[in-house]
Amino acid sequence: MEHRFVEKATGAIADKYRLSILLELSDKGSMTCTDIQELTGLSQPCVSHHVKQLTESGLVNARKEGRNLYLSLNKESLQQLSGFLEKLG
Amino acid sequence: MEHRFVEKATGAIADKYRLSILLELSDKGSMTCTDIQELTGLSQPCVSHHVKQLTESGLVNARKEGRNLYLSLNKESLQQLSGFLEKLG
DNA sequence: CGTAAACATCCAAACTTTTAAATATTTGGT
DNA sequence: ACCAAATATTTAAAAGTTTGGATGTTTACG
Repeated sequence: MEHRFVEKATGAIADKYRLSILLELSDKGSMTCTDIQELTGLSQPCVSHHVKQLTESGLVNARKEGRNLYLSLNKESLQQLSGFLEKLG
Repeated sequence: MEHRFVEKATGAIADKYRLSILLELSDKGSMTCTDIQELTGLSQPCVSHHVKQLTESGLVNARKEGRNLYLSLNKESLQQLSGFLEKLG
């Protein structure tokens, strides 16, 4: 297990807005940046920034379709992180 | 599950020094702040600060014995966090 | 082509975290 | 009582994060 991945992924989760995005993605399956803007009430550039952190962490997948960016959970990496923590404790 | 706990706990893990402390605790079972100073090469106040974050996150238990502070993993909270992530993905 | 919608990038302000020097506290040994 | 060891606290600097305004890019639609 890459410790850098653990560091990045936990860092990506450790924010109330990003956590709420992850929860919503878990619930809904997929969302666009505009959906996230509505969900969080944050400005568009700020949403863009959080989305970047989430995708760069590897926890979230992004698929561009026309003008929209569809986000979804990367379930494998979430399972990887979960497994790491389970073994840790 | 408390989202504040998830936020705090992931934030506590998201640092290379704190992650290495957690790994070492997982391996060795228990350590003092002096051990951590040797492990990380950080200054004593800095270690004290990181230890505080880890204990306040709930991921690490601290037991004072004489002049020493013995740290150990809080396995239950690690399992809780792991379970949260597993359900998320 | 012109316009608007969706997202990205750049920038700077506000805020938070990380770090260590100095100092304080608590405890154990002599 | 004295001294040293282990940790905590205070303080301040450096570095990093978060935020939104302004602006840029890409794509859809009439």
